[in-house]
Amino acid sequence: MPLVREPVGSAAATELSAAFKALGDPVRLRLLSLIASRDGGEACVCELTDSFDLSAPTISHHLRVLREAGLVGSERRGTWVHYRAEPTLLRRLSELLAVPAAGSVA
Amino acid sequence: MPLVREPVGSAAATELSAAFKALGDPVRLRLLSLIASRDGGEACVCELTDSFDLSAPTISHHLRVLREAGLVGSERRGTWVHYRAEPTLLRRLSELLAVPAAGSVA
DNA sequence: CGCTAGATTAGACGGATGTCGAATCAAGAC
DNA sequence: GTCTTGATTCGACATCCGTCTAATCTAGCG
Repeated sequence: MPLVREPVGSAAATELSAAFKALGDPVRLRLLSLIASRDGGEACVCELTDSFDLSAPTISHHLRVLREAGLVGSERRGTWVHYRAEPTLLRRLSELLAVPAAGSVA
Repeated sequence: MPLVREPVGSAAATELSAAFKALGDPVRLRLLSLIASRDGGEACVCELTDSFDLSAPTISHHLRVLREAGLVGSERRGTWVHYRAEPTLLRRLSELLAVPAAGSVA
């Protein structure tokens, strides 16, 4: 499973690189962290916008990219929309990049 | 350190997202995996080119992106250039994406 | 030296990306 | 219904990105 164990196949690379691509923007990385680090792993969009010097449409665009990459999910509750992190994909990416300790056995 | 523990700062996000951006292409992800999964963690460029249906300059371009992101290093030995993975940055990214188990204590 | 093989650089091209303002949609208050 | 607030969608713009061919550089061989 880790990248260092065996070569990532073409299909898997396409799928996984899409997730990394979504993480490849400082605003999106901070957005994901803001969402994931909150108690309950959820955040309202209104709480996220204030952390950036960007327009609301731009934040909305970045959240959509994160959602389409499968890194977050969203749910509307009344007036506000809440985003939550998806731990499954995060763990998968984390394992992919993991580097076994120098002397670790197979 | 993990993304879910506390919000990633602006400066750290800029630095880390640059690495994820480099991983955000299927060719580069496979290249890194091909390099890292080889015995000794090294690979010659000539061995990498054959795995793709791309021109040599394109492979060279992707290797440069990986190098400038700090994910690989390169060294010329005679006629051939060898690339090796950088485990330190890989581990840092892996830890960043790690999601503690549900019942884990702080 | 010239020649060949491996690798990078330079320049060009089409397509994707990040940002914005304006318009639109959704839900509630009055 | 109208108005207000939160959030998204639309359309535009400048910039960046992946790919190619052609040219260049590096190292060895004769």
